[in-house]
Amino acid sequence: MSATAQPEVVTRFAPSPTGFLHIGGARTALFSWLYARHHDGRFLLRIEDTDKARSTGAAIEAILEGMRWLGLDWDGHEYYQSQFAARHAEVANDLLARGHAYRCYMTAEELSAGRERAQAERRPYRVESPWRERSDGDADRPFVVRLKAPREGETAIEDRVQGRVVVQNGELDDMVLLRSDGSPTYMLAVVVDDHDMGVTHVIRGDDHLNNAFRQLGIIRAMGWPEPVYAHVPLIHGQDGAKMSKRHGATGVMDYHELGFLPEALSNYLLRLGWGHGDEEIISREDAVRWFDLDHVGKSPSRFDTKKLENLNGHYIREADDGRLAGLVAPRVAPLIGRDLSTAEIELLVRAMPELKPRAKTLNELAENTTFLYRSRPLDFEEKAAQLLAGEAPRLLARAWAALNALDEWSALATEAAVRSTAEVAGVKLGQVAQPLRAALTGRATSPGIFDVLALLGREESLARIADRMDGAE
RNA sequence: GGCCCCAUCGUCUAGCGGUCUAGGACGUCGCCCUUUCACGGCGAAAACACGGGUUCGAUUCCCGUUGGGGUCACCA
Repeated sequence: MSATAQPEVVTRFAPSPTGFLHIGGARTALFSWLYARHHDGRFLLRIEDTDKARSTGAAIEAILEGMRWLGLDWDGHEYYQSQFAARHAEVANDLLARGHAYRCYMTAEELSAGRERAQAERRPYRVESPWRERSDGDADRPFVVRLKAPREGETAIEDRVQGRVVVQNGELDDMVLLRSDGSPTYMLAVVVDDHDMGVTHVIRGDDHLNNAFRQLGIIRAMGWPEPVYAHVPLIHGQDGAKMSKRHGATGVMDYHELGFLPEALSNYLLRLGWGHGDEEIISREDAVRWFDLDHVGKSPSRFDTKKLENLNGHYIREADDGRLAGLVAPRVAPLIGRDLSTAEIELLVRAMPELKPRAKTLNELAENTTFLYRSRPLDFEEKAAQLLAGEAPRLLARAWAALNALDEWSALATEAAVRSTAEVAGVKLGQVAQPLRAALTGRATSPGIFDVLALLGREESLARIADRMDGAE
């Protein structure tokens, strides 16, 4: 270790396993990850499972899956908060012993009565326990351990994102540290774990800013070093309210399901609330190189699916054809009612250069490939059927004849044949090409028609055309 | 409601007292390319919430108003 070494940066992501990895959580995880990587520090993952009733193993798996999908690797093993209960109690008892906490014997009824009274008198509610100054409680009765928070003065936080934030201590109440069953609350657990894990920078959602003041109470009472705080603004839905279920897809894996690439979501999330000049397309490498807390915006930002789609389209175009085929094949299967064979996947790879510029999601891409795998007779969408009416069958017959006479079957060769067919028939290329597209794909839109011809191959192409041409001629 | 936070085009943002007739991106609308749809290229419309200060000078600093958001558990 060199003499000039800065203290190591340690960040963490601490989700509670009560559901999937939320899009907002994913972004704070991304920021924490980026900050640690930028500073050659460590990024830790801690599962906050102190609420045994709501935590599930499935949720833990879902969160880890989301993290892995986004490429947010954590250092070391993941920590489970519930395993540190004894340590949490130890800290609470230490606080108790040193007079920074007290046993509170207030009943649930007393608590709610106080709350209702405050409500009726229209004044802010704050727990005021008579036990704060008493120590003559009956140890046989249930009690909780509360922090004896300072009443005078104020507490300030120098937040790396929000700036200096000050709260009057009188606003803070004596929060519960240990529940009546002896289990630790979140407030106690986070602080103890962050300290024990050596976390130097607490980067989390803005909704925790108020908690930070309470947590500082514990930190100071214990005489521990205060972490650097960075409370990043929340992500809002289109209506400007905190993103939630009713905004539709809010889970990271929902976006996987919808056909988004992880690098697209990641790039999008990075740009939401953070910017680096005019840069829009940012690689992971550049993100690590450029990321800093100073440029994190202070206001919440709205989630814009259109921009995400645009980014996704970009990354799809950039993606390797083989990789895309691997991702798309499973999405094609349900559309055609069977799995793709090895040969068909190879065809998908070959078709990819023509297919990928035309899709914004993998699902759209899958949808656009089905013409390659459908069996005759094709079914035709409305617009395609229209293209096959009128003169089309007659023109198709002429095109068929020209194509059938070809020695070589390539995009170049078929193009020459179709062009001359149109010329000889005295019509514009489109008048032949459009019916051809409809006959070959069943759709009114598709990749370039000569590429379609080449991809489908001579036999299948001629057969599909024959199905729709005027046999009399 | 108390407390806390926020405020540049419809959206994401650049801007960190003069370089701003405010830049980029998405979206929207034109045009070009073109057998369709995309991709790509070119162009257009589009913002400093309002009112006071401070200053020679405010988008940038301060205060207020308005608007928006967050938070007020023996949940995390």
